[in-house]
Amino acid sequence: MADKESLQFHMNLGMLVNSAHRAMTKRFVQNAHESGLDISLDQWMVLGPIWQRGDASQKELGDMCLKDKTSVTRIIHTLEKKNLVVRVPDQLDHRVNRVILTNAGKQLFYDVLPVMEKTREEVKKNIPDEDIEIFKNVLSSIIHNLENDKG
Amino acid sequence: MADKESLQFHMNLGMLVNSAHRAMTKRFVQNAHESGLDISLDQWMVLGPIWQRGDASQKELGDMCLKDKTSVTRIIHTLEKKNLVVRVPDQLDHRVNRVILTNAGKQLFYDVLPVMEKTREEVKKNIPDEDIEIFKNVLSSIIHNLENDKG
DNA sequence: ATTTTATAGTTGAGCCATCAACTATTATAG
DNA sequence: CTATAATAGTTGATGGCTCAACTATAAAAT
Repeated sequence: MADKESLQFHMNLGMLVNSAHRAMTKRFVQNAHESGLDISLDQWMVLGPIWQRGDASQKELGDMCLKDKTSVTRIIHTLEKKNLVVRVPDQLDHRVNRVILTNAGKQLFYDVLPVMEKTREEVKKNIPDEDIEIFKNVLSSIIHNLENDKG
Repeated sequence: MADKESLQFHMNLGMLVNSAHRAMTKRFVQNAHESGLDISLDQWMVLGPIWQRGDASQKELGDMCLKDKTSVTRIIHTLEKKNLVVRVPDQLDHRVNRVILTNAGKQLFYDVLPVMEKTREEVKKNIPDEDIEIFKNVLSSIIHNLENDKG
């Protein structure tokens, strides 16, 4: 009864978010691949802030990408294996690594920009801007509602 | 310029979906854990349709949960290891497995229902119903926009 | 100055997603 | 009836997320 309804609801909301998330990720990677670029969405999400800042600590990257430090460690590791990024120990605080883009990393960043743009348009197609705004607000609210993860 | 804006946008939209999804998943598992229940959100998502139908093939489960068949294979495998589920070969079509709940699986299902309800309320807190509706519509549109995955 | 606490990052284990390649079975085309 | 194609499910590789436990360094407390 109430059980079945709430089941339906949760399947809906959770599944919808889950499914949209996977579809977006998949499409981005596919589009990148069609352009001959080999990069995951998560790798891209990390690359952006490094490019914006010139360099960033892994902690800062985690904050900006809303990612766990363990995830950042491993993504940076992958990016480093691909020679897109280098870790440089911070001179002042020996606990932190500054992560900077290699030339290949910068090049990839610029190559991926149009892929991202294309994906963005595919995602937003036929959705009114006001709805996108509300959509983003709801997402922010959900994140805010669940924010005491660290507690 | 335009680059920076579109970067911002994509970081926003992609990251928001990504982040909300992870937060919801995490909260569900935490709530389950607090109730002494050991189950992941994906395992739960698969359990639901089996319960609803009495039994289901892995193909059907994949369709209902919007999951890849490989994911279903492995989730069922995990559920079977936990003795929550059993695979029974279909008598008519020897390609398919019918998956059914064990008594422990049924029990867990009922135990998890209130956890799901609690999580649902935490997620939706302070978000107007109309916004949730729009939110769900936008998610559906995005999924629809990207639907030619199989193509 | 020494103990305690906080912070940055790493590692291992368990779970899930995607891709590609594979087996076994059923359906369809000729 | 046989060759071909479609379907259900599995497996291995690679990438990412979470938790918990760990190292190393810096900051605060006494």
